[in-house]
Amino acid sequence: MTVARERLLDAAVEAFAEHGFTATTTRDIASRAGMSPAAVYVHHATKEELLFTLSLNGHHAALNVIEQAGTDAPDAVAEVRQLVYAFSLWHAQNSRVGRIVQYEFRSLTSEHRAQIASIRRQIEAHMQDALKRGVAQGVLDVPNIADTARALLSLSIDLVRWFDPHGSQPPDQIAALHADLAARMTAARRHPDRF
Amino acid sequence: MTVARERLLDAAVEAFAEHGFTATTTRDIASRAGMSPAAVYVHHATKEELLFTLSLNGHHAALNVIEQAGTDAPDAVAEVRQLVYAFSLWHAQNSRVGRIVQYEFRSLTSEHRAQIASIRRQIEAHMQDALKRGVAQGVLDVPNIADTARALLSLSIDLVRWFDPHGSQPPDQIAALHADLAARMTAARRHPDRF
DNA sequence: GTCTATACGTGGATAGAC
DNA sequence: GTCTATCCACGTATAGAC
Repeated sequence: MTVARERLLDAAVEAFAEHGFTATTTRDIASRAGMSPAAVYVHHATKEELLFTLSLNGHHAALNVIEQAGTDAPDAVAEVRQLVYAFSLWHAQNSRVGRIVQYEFRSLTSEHRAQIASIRRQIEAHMQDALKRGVAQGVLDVPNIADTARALLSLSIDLVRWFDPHGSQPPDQIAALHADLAARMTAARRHPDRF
Repeated sequence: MTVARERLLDAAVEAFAEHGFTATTTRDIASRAGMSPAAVYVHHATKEELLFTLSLNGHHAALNVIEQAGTDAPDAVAEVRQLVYAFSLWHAQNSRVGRIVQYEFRSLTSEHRAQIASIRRQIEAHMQDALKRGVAQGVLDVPNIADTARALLSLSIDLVRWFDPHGSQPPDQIAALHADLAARMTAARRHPDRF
């Protein structure tokens, strides 16, 4: 509720994305938020708890994006396309948070890691379910559901490693390309013959 | 040549892969190599120089792998398949080094970063060239060469984020899947590869 | 080349005034 | 809730003996 608490979270996103969690000092975070080093601890118990808050928010947002996408798709091919489009778009539009979410996982305490891991499993399960539906419908050809789901998510996630938010490439363009590639990777070459 | 120097490099791979560069202490590296903290500095000037050596070796190895692959491919579809197979196989078999290579880039000095970046451009160019040849031959359908090349590399690179070297999944199995997906992503419709 | 000992800076977190 | 001042642990790197 306090404005200061959110200013500190924003400052932490900047700092963690720029230098990484371990290399970021609480003094740097405080300074970016225009506060003294001590003020950090009024609003957040530890530096790790700050990271956990960001990571939890980020994972919830990503899960929400993938759960909302594809609900009005006419068939499973369109659904896969929409899931990958939405997931890639989110990672391109939130590449700083995405980098923290993906790369600072091991800096969390084991309890916090376990909580985050559960959200990750929900994201993977959602993609797997879409593939399974498509295979059952006969419109997708996916020999290996689990690994292919992971490969589709990899495309989006790896965005945060190289995507430049200040660059000229529009997020929706790369999302559209990924959606096309996803459709080609999974679509059956033709619909099964009907007797 | 000295054995100690290589023992320290091996120890650094372990430590950096496990905790990340910043969170790794020189004491930890020395301890894993069975030496005193001071001994590190007999063989390596700084901790960053240790990272640079590992990163340079790793990038050279990855570049070499992709340059050797696909040389005897009968056509561009097979070449793309072989490039992705080899690149994914290497990342699965060297996931610890791969993690350092991919995630500790920003911990390098700007001079060292520039050297590494040049090798990365060569890797990207190699994949792009294969796609261009295939399009020219008419066996590949790739509307966006640069972004598609990056997507193909993403599949392999993102392996290091989740691949478990102690898990049960064989490296060649995930490499084969990635090769299949790469072929489906890029092959022209009228020249289907096996899938 | 390896050790023990240590200098020296830095960083997470706290104390206590306002 | 914010500040200044500070504690204290830790980490990189070096000194100097063997």
